[in-house]
Amino acid sequence: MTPEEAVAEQERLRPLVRPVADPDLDVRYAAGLDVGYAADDRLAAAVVVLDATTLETVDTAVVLGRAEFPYLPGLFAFRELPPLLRALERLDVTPDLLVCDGQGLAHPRRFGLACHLGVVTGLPSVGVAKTPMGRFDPPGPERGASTDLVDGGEVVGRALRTRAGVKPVFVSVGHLVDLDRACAEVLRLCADFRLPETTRRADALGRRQLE
DNA sequence: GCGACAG
DNA sequence: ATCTTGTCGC
Repeated sequence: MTPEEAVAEQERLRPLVRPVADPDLDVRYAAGLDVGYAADDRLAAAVVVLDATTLETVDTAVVLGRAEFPYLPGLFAFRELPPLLRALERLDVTPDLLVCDGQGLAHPRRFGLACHLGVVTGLPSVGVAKTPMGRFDPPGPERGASTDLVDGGEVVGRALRTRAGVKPVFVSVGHLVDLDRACAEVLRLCADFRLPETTRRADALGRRQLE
């Protein structure tokens, strides 16, 4: 697939994104997804499903593979989505929410990894990125404080302080949730660290597989 | 035209 | 992404 074809694919799928609250959404199980890379082209796609209340790990899956698409800003999903989908297929517990390592609507074409994963799986999803795709004013220093993440004149997400006095994370909607709910769920998944437990455990799992 | 550009 | 992870202090 060429970068041009990848962009066309994003434009084709973008109308399917539903950035709205599902009134019946009950997040009992939240999945963290992450891909780790070795020095060569090997990668490990990891998914960890947590009980969203107790933060206990209830299921995990890892897939080893090779990078088939280069990292290109705006086309990140075409590198990580294929192995992540393979890992998701190996789960026994179906998650109620996918917590992705990257952007959702906070993307040049409003179709980041979290949107893409949500649409192709049909599952609610949110993006939690470590760096912003847009502008923001620093949120207050207390845990839970947030400000708008703005790009191209629109609010595409939120800078969310998950730990007092620590750099915020950047939350944007993926699919089948609204921004308020997305932030509330992310905050709930952040226990003692800046990043949600979902992401941290998936990252650790993928990294171990590459040793 | 130039710089910036998730992981 | 990867380089050890996260925290504390100037």
